[in-house]
Amino acid sequence: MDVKARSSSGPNMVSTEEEDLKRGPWTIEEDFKLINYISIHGKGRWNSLAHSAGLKRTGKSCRLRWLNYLRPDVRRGNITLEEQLLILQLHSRWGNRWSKIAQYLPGRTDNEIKNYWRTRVQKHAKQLKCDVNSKEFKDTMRYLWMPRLVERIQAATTTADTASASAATTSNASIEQMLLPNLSYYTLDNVSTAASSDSIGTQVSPISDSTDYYNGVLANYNPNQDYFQANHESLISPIGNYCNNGDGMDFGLIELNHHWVGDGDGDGLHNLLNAEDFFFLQHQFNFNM
DNA sequence: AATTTCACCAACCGCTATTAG
DNA sequence: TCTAATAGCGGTTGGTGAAAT
Repeated sequence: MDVKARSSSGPNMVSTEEEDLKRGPWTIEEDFKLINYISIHGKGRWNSLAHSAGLKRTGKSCRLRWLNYLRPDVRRGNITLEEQLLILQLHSRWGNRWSKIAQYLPGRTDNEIKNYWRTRVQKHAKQLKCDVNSKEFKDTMRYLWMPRLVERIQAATTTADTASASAATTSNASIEQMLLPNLSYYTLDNVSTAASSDSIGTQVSPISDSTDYYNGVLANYNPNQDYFQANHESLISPIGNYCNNGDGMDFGLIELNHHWVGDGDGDGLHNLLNAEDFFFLQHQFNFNM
């Protein structure tokens, strides 16, 4: 567990009529108390738990610390490509419903996803001088970033294939299980309706929509050809064809077969856009603003 | 080397929904 | 049924380390 050493001196104490409550960063001692108490007694009402565990914290603070950091199934580390894709897709469906999105990313907390969105995705919207909730930005994600993530995921899988056939089999299976229901989002049927739909609020079987996946744009994907050229007729947005002339964004102009711009750690949306793309998008948005 | 800016993320706040009495 | 307590959610803030100047 990555519990950074923190000073336990000089706590921020909040005076109340009943007791002094501590705020701010948790100390190792507090973490240990909370973990220890829950491991023995289990979870209960957080306020009474905080008191019983000897923590001068609100129940609310204890709950948050447990859920976001201490519970054993919390997954830490960089957001993977697959997780990035899921976040983009699910956010396009549900918006800022972080806890709902987090349900589909095991081990990730709503807070972590929210932070990812705000620091990575919103940053790019800002760079493009557009609102993160604007249709232009959403379409950029849907028709440019998401397909590119898929490309990278598949490229990584291909690499894994050559490196280790057996390992790749496992990798493919896990990626497909995670992405199949979500990649179906690219199909035309879903594109037009998914944005406002909340119909999948009930849990969807991870592999229930595999037909959509294989019938969709991704089924036609070939890493050796221009994705958008290959799928011009399929890439019709809810308001028009983005690959034709007109007011829409002509992603068909973008040369796709070039290197990614990024820091090479495979993390962050900036890896998905190269310099030409970025210039192009900025140009588009500046004109459309 | 010192300072400033940026990026990240843990934690808090305010609000709403749910539950218990 | 009503009310208070609690849980949960989404938005925001502040601290910290890294990178840039």
